[in-house]
Amino acid sequence: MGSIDLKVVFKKYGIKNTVQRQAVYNYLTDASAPITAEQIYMELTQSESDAMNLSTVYRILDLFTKKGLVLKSNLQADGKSTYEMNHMEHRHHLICVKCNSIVPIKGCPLEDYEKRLGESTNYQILEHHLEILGICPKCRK
Amino acid sequence: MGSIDLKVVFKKYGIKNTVQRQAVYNYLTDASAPITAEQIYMELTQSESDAMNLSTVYRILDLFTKKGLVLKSNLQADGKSTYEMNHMEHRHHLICVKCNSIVPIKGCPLEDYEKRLGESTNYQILEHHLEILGICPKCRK
DNA sequence: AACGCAAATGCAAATCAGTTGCATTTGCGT
DNA sequence: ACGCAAATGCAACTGATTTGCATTTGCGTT
Repeated sequence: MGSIDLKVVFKKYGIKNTVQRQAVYNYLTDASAPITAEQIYMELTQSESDAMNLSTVYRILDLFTKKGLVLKSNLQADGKSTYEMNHMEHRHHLICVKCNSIVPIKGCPLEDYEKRLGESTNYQILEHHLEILGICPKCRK
Repeated sequence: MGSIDLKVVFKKYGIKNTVQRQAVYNYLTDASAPITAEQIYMELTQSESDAMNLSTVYRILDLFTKKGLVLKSNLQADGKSTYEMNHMEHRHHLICVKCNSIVPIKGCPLEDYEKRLGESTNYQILEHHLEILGICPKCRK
Protein backbone atom coordinates (compact mmCIF):
# COMPACT_ATOMS: atom_id res chain seq x y z
CA MET A 1 0.00 0.00 0.00
CA GLY A 2 3.00 2.27 0.34
CA SER A 3 2.81 5.78 -0.99
CA ILE A 4 6.32 5.29 -2.31
CA ASP A 5 5.13 2.68 -4.76
CA LEU A 6 2.33 4.90 -5.94
CA LYS A 7 4.68 7.75 -6.63
CA VAL A 8 6.52 5.46 -8.99
CA VAL A 9 3.34 4.24 -10.65
CA PHE A 10 2.14 7.80 -11.15
CA LYS A 11 5.44 8.91 -12.57
CA LYS A 12 5.31 6.10 -15.10
CA TYR A 13 2.01 7.47 -16.33
CA GLY A 14 3.07 11.10 -16.22
CA ILE A 15 0.75 11.82 -13.32
CA LYS A 16 1.84 14.26 -10.66
CA ASN A 17 1.71 12.81 -7.17
CA THR A 18 -0.80 14.32 -4.75
CA VAL A 19 -2.49 13.05 -1.61
CA GLN A 20 -5.87 13.26 -3.28
CA ARG A 21 -4.76 11.15 -6.20
CA GLN A 22 -3.28 8.56 -3.92
CA ALA A 23 -6.49 8.36 -1.93
CA VAL A 24 -8.61 7.88 -5.04
CA TYR A 25 -6.18 5.36 -6.45
CA ASN A 26 -6.12 3.33 -3.27
CA TYR A 27 -9.84 3.41 -2.94
CA LEU A 28 -10.30 2.21 -6.51
CA THR A 29 -7.76 -0.52 -5.99
CA ASP A 30 -9.66 -1.88 -3.02
CA ALA A 31 -13.06 -1.59 -4.69
CA SER A 32 -14.33 -4.90 -5.95
CA ALA A 33 -16.86 -3.42 -8.31
CA PRO A 34 -17.23 -0.35 -10.54
CA ILE A 35 -18.23 2.66 -8.46
CA THR A 36 -19.50 6.19 -9.03
CA ALA A 37 -17.60 9.40 -8.40
CA GLU A 38 -20.11 10.24 -5.71
CA GLN A 39 -19.43 6.98 -3.88
CA ILE A 40 -15.71 7.60 -3.89
CA TYR A 41 -16.26 11.12 -2.65
CA MET A 42 -18.56 10.02 0.16
CA GLU A 43 -16.28 7.27 1.36
CA LEU A 44 -13.13 9.33 1.29
CA THR A 45 -14.77 12.29 2.90
CA GLN A 46 -15.90 10.15 5.80
CA SER A 47 -12.35 9.16 6.62
CA GLU A 48 -11.46 12.75 7.51
CA SER A 49 -7.84 12.36 6.55
CA ASP A 50 -8.69 11.91 2.90
CA ALA A 51 -11.40 14.55 2.65
CA MET A 52 -11.47 16.28 -0.67
CA ASN A 53 -13.72 18.15 -3.03
CA LEU A 54 -16.14 16.37 -5.31
CA SER A 55 -14.91 18.23 -8.34
CA THR A 56 -11.41 17.04 -7.53
CA VAL A 57 -12.67 13.48 -7.57
CA TYR A 58 -14.16 14.04 -11.01
CA ARG A 59 -10.97 15.64 -12.25
CA ILE A 60 -8.85 12.80 -10.94
CA LEU A 61 -11.12 10.17 -12.44
CA ASP A 62 -11.02 11.92 -15.80
CA LEU A 63 -7.25 12.07 -15.61
CA PHE A 64 -6.87 8.42 -14.67
CA THR A 65 -9.27 7.47 -17.44
CA LYS A 66 -7.35 9.49 -20.02
CA LYS A 67 -4.10 7.90 -18.87
CA GLY A 68 -5.60 4.44 -19.15
CA LEU A 69 -5.32 3.65 -15.47
CA VAL A 70 -9.07 3.55 -15.00
CA LEU A 71 -12.04 2.43 -17.08
CA LYS A 72 -15.19 4.51 -17.22
CA SER A 73 -18.53 3.14 -18.26
CA ASN A 74 -22.10 4.32 -18.63
CA LEU A 75 -23.98 1.07 -18.37
CA GLN A 76 -25.77 1.94 -15.16
CA ALA A 77 -29.53 2.23 -15.47
CA ASP A 78 -29.62 5.42 -13.42
CA GLY A 79 -27.39 7.28 -15.83
CA LYS A 80 -24.46 7.75 -13.48
CA SER A 81 -21.00 6.91 -14.75
CA THR A 82 -18.96 4.25 -12.98
CA TYR A 83 -15.23 3.78 -12.71
CA GLU A 84 -12.96 0.84 -12.01
CA MET A 85 -9.29 0.01 -12.18
CA ASN A 86 -8.07 -0.99 -15.59
CA HIS A 87 -6.38 -4.30 -14.97
CA MET A 88 -4.90 -4.03 -18.42
CA GLU A 89 -5.95 -7.44 -19.43
CA HIS A 90 -9.28 -7.21 -21.08
CA ARG A 91 -11.74 -8.75 -18.67
CA HIS A 92 -15.38 -9.32 -18.06
CA HIS A 93 -17.25 -10.14 -14.91
CA LEU A 94 -19.98 -12.39 -13.78
CA ILE A 95 -22.19 -10.64 -11.27
CA CYS A 96 -24.50 -12.44 -8.89
CA VAL A 97 -27.79 -10.58 -8.63
CA LYS A 98 -28.49 -12.07 -5.21
CA CYS A 99 -25.27 -11.54 -3.27
CA ASN A 100 -23.65 -9.01 -5.64
CA SER A 101 -20.44 -10.99 -5.75
CA ILE A 102 -18.29 -10.38 -8.79
CA VAL A 103 -16.12 -12.99 -10.43
CA PRO A 104 -13.82 -12.38 -13.38
CA ILE A 105 -14.35 -14.53 -16.43
CA LYS A 106 -11.45 -16.13 -18.25
CA GLY A 107 -11.15 -15.15 -21.87
CA CYS A 108 -13.31 -12.89 -23.97
CA PRO A 109 -16.07 -14.31 -26.11
CA LEU A 110 -16.04 -11.33 -28.44
CA GLU A 111 -12.61 -11.22 -29.97
CA ASP A 112 -13.46 -12.84 -33.27
CA TYR A 113 -16.87 -11.31 -33.28
CA GLU A 114 -15.45 -7.80 -33.05
CA LYS A 115 -13.29 -8.41 -36.06
CA ARG A 116 -16.20 -9.66 -38.11
CA LEU A 117 -18.43 -6.86 -36.89
CA GLY A 118 -15.86 -4.28 -37.90
CA GLU A 119 -15.69 -5.74 -41.39
CA SER A 120 -19.42 -6.01 -41.89
CA THR A 121 -20.26 -2.55 -40.57
CA ASN A 122 -17.15 -0.68 -41.61
CA TYR A 123 -16.83 0.71 -38.10
CA GLN A 124 -13.41 0.87 -36.51
CA ILE A 125 -14.15 -1.10 -33.37
CA LEU A 126 -12.30 0.24 -30.36
CA GLU A 127 -13.54 -1.56 -27.30
CA HIS A 128 -16.52 -3.06 -25.60
CA HIS A 129 -17.99 -3.39 -22.17
CA LEU A 130 -19.78 -6.52 -21.11
CA GLU A 131 -21.29 -7.62 -17.87
CA ILE A 132 -23.11 -10.87 -17.36
CA LEU A 133 -25.73 -11.20 -14.66
CA GLY A 134 -26.80 -14.40 -13.01
CA ILE A 135 -27.11 -16.31 -9.77
CA CYS A 136 -24.02 -17.88 -8.30
CA PRO A 137 -23.87 -21.54 -7.20
CA LYS A 138 -24.15 -20.66 -3.53
CA CYS A 139 -27.22 -18.49 -3.97
CA ARG A 140 -28.94 -21.03 -6.21
CA LYS A 141 -29.55 -23.35 -3.29
CA MET B 1 -50.13 5.09 -39.35
CA GLY B 2 -53.82 5.38 -38.56
CA SER B 3 -54.81 6.91 -35.27
CA ILE B 4 -57.54 4.32 -35.05
CA ASP B 5 -54.97 1.53 -34.88
CA LEU B 6 -52.98 3.35 -32.27
CA LYS B 7 -55.97 3.81 -30.07
CA VAL B 8 -56.31 0.05 -30.04
CA VAL B 9 -52.60 -0.50 -29.35
CA PHE B 10 -52.69 1.97 -26.49
CA LYS B 11 -55.76 0.44 -24.98
CA LYS B 12 -54.10 -2.95 -25.03
CA TYR B 13 -51.30 -1.51 -22.92
CA GLY B 14 -53.58 0.47 -20.66
CA ILE B 15 -52.40 3.76 -22.10
CA LYS B 16 -54.84 6.61 -22.49
CA ASN B 17 -54.96 7.96 -26.01
CA THR B 18 -53.75 11.52 -26.58
CA VAL B 19 -52.46 13.37 -29.61
CA GLN B 20 -49.07 13.83 -27.97
CA ARG B 21 -48.71 10.13 -27.32
CA GLN B 22 -49.64 9.31 -30.87
CA ALA B 23 -47.08 11.76 -32.20
CA VAL B 24 -44.29 10.33 -30.05
CA TYR B 25 -45.28 6.79 -30.88
CA ASN B 26 -45.31 7.46 -34.60
CA TYR B 27 -42.02 9.26 -34.48
CA LEU B 28 -40.37 6.40 -32.60
CA THR B 29 -41.80 3.90 -35.02
CA ASP B 30 -40.20 5.70 -37.95
CA ALA B 31 -36.84 6.21 -36.22
CA SER B 32 -34.18 3.78 -37.35
CA ALA B 33 -31.87 4.31 -34.39
CA PRO B 34 -32.22 5.08 -30.71
CA ILE B 35 -32.91 8.78 -30.19
CA THR B 36 -32.94 11.23 -27.31
CA ALA B 37 -35.97 12.92 -25.80
CA GLU B 38 -34.59 16.21 -27.04
CA GLN B 39 -34.43 14.95 -30.61
CA ILE B 40 -38.02 13.82 -30.51
CA TYR B 41 -39.07 17.13 -29.02
CA MET B 42 -37.22 19.16 -31.65
CA GLU B 43 -38.57 17.19 -34.56
CA LEU B 44 -42.15 17.17 -33.39
CA THR B 45 -42.09 20.82 -32.46
CA GLN B 46 -40.94 21.75 -35.93
CA SER B 47 -44.00 20.19 -37.49
CA GLU B 48 -46.28 22.72 -35.78
CA SER B 49 -49.22 20.34 -35.66
CA ASP B 50 -47.46 18.07 -33.19
CA ALA B 51 -45.87 20.75 -31.02
CA MET B 52 -45.65 19.78 -27.39
CA ASN B 53 -43.75 20.41 -24.23
CA LEU B 54 -40.39 18.78 -23.55
CA SER B 55 -41.49 17.51 -20.16
CA THR B 56 -44.45 15.87 -21.84
CA VAL B 57 -42.06 14.04 -24.12
CA TYR B 58 -40.16 12.79 -21.08
CA ARG B 59 -43.33 11.74 -19.35
CA ILE B 60 -44.56 9.87 -22.40
CA LEU B 61 -41.23 8.13 -22.87
CA ASP B 62 -41.22 7.07 -19.24
CA LEU B 63 -44.71 5.73 -19.57
CA PHE B 64 -43.95 3.81 -22.75
CA THR B 65 -40.83 2.41 -21.12
CA LYS B 66 -42.74 1.27 -18.05
CA LYS B 67 -45.33 -0.37 -20.25
CA GLY B 68 -42.63 -2.18 -22.19
CA LEU B 69 -43.40 -0.44 -25.46
CA VAL B 70 -40.08 1.36 -25.54
CA LEU B 71 -36.51 0.60 -24.45
CA LYS B 72 -34.46 3.20 -22.66
CA SER B 73 -30.70 3.12 -22.44
CA ASN B 74 -27.90 5.25 -21.09
CA LEU B 75 -25.16 4.13 -23.40
CA GLN B 76 -24.26 7.58 -24.63
CA ALA B 77 -20.97 8.87 -23.35
CA ASP B 78 -22.45 12.36 -23.13
CA GLY B 79 -24.92 11.31 -20.49
CA LYS B 80 -28.10 11.57 -22.51
CA SER B 81 -30.59 8.74 -22.45
CA THR B 82 -31.85 7.26 -25.68
CA TYR B 83 -35.09 5.57 -26.55
CA GLU B 84 -36.19 3.13 -29.21
CA MET B 85 -39.15 0.93 -29.96
CA ASN B 86 -39.02 -2.37 -28.13
CA HIS B 87 -39.01 -4.92 -30.89
CA MET B 88 -39.09 -7.56 -28.23
CA GLU B 89 -35.88 -9.11 -29.41
CA HIS B 90 -32.67 -8.95 -27.42
CA ARG B 91 -30.42 -6.32 -28.96
CA HIS B 92 -27.05 -4.64 -28.68
CA HIS B 93 -25.72 -1.41 -30.10
CA LEU B 94 -22.69 -0.03 -31.75
CA ILE B 95 -21.78 3.44 -30.51
CA CYS B 96 -19.62 5.92 -32.37
CA VAL B 97 -17.28 7.65 -29.94
CA LYS B 98 -16.93 10.64 -32.29
CA CYS B 99 -20.50 11.54 -33.20
CA ASN B 100 -22.30 9.47 -30.53
CA SER B 101 -24.57 7.87 -33.08
CA ILE B 102 -26.02 4.52 -32.10
CA VAL B 103 -26.82 1.66 -34.43
CA PRO B 104 -28.48 -1.59 -33.46
CA ILE B 105 -26.56 -4.79 -34.18
CA LYS B 106 -28.27 -7.78 -35.71
CA GLY B 107 -28.08 -10.88 -33.61
CA CYS B 108 -26.37 -11.51 -30.31
CA PRO B 109 -22.87 -12.94 -30.24
CA LEU B 110 -23.32 -14.35 -26.77
CA GLU B 111 -26.14 -16.81 -26.97
CA ASP B 112 -24.04 -19.96 -27.18
CA TYR B 113 -21.41 -18.51 -24.95
CA GLU B 114 -23.89 -17.89 -22.16
CA LYS B 115 -24.96 -21.48 -22.24
CA ARG B 116 -21.40 -22.75 -22.04
CA LEU B 117 -20.52 -20.24 -19.35
CA GLY B 118 -23.46 -21.33 -17.26
CA GLU B 119 -22.34 -24.93 -17.50
CA SER B 120 -18.72 -24.29 -16.70
CA THR B 121 -19.32 -21.95 -13.78
CA ASN B 122 -22.54 -23.41 -12.47
CA TYR B 123 -24.09 -19.94 -12.43
CA GLN B 124 -27.65 -19.51 -13.55
CA ILE B 125 -27.13 -16.89 -16.23
CA LEU B 126 -29.96 -14.37 -16.41
CA GLU B 127 -28.94 -11.62 -18.77
CA HIS B 128 -26.09 -9.50 -19.98
CA HIS B 129 -25.31 -5.96 -20.97
CA LEU B 130 -23.00 -5.25 -23.84
CA GLU B 131 -21.93 -2.05 -25.52
CA ILE B 132 -19.45 -1.88 -28.36
CA LEU B 133 -17.58 1.34 -29.01
CA GLY B 134 -15.96 2.37 -32.24
CA ILE B 135 -15.77 4.98 -34.96
CA CYS B 136 -18.47 4.97 -37.60
CA PRO B 137 -17.71 5.02 -41.34
CA LYS B 138 -18.56 8.72 -41.65
CA CYS B 139 -16.30 9.80 -38.81
CA ARG B 140 -13.41 7.66 -39.99
CA LYS B 141 -12.77 9.95 -42.94
C1' DA C 1 -74.47 15.65 -27.34
C1' DA C 2 -73.24 17.77 -23.10
C1' DC C 3 -71.26 16.69 -18.16
C1' DG C 4 -67.87 15.61 -14.81
C1' DC C 5 -63.85 14.02 -13.16
C1' DA C 6 -59.53 11.73 -13.24
C1' DA C 7 -55.65 11.79 -15.88
C1' DA C 8 -52.58 14.38 -19.07
C1' DT C 9 -50.36 18.58 -20.43
C1' DG C 10 -47.94 23.13 -20.22
C1' DC C 11 -45.17 25.99 -17.82
C1' DA C 12 -41.83 27.42 -14.73
C1' DA C 13 -39.07 26.31 -11.12
C1' DA C 14 -36.30 22.70 -8.97
C1' DT C 15 -32.94 18.95 -8.98
C1' DC C 16 -29.01 16.20 -10.04
C1' DA C 17 -24.70 14.80 -12.24
C1' DG C 18 -20.97 16.75 -13.94
C1' DT C 19 -18.06 20.96 -15.40
C1' DT C 20 -15.64 25.33 -15.16
C1' DG C 21 -13.40 29.88 -13.72
C1' DC C 22 -10.66 31.69 -10.56
C1' DA C 23 -8.16 32.45 -6.25
C1' DT C 24 -5.26 29.70 -3.25
C1' DT C 25 -2.23 25.86 -2.24
C1' DT C 26 1.01 22.22 -3.23
C1' DG C 27 4.49 19.29 -5.52
C1' DC C 28 8.70 19.03 -7.63
C1' DG C 29 12.80 20.36 -10.26
C1' DT C 30 16.57 23.56 -9.45
C1' DA D 1 14.88 26.77 0.58
C1' DC D 2 12.78 29.03 -3.99
C1' DG D 3 9.66 29.64 -7.68
C1' DC D 4 6.41 28.38 -10.85
C1' DA D 5 3.35 25.38 -13.19
C1' DA D 6 -0.01 22.32 -12.05
C1' DA D 7 -3.58 20.76 -8.68
C1' DT D 8 -7.15 21.80 -5.46
C1' DG D 9 -11.16 24.11 -3.19
C1' DC D 10 -15.00 26.66 -3.70
C1' DA D 11 -18.83 28.50 -5.75
C1' DA D 12 -21.26 29.37 -9.61
C1' DC D 13 -22.78 27.30 -13.94
C1' DT D 14 -24.52 23.97 -17.41
C1' DG D 15 -27.52 20.68 -19.56
C1' DA D 16 -30.55 16.76 -18.88
C1' DT D 17 -34.36 15.31 -16.51
C1' DT D 18 -38.03 15.84 -12.89
C1' DT D 19 -41.70 17.94 -10.32
C1' DG D 20 -45.58 20.99 -8.45
C1' DC D 21 -49.38 23.13 -9.73
C1' DA D 22 -52.86 25.38 -12.58
C1' DT D 23 -55.22 24.38 -16.84
C1' DT D 24 -56.89 21.33 -20.42
C1' DT D 25 -58.38 17.05 -22.44
C1' DG D 26 -60.11 12.29 -23.07
C1' DC D 27 -63.54 9.19 -22.09
C1' DG D 28 -67.26 6.81 -19.63
C1' DT D 29 -71.82 8.28 -18.18
C1' DT D 30 -76.21 10.47 -18.39
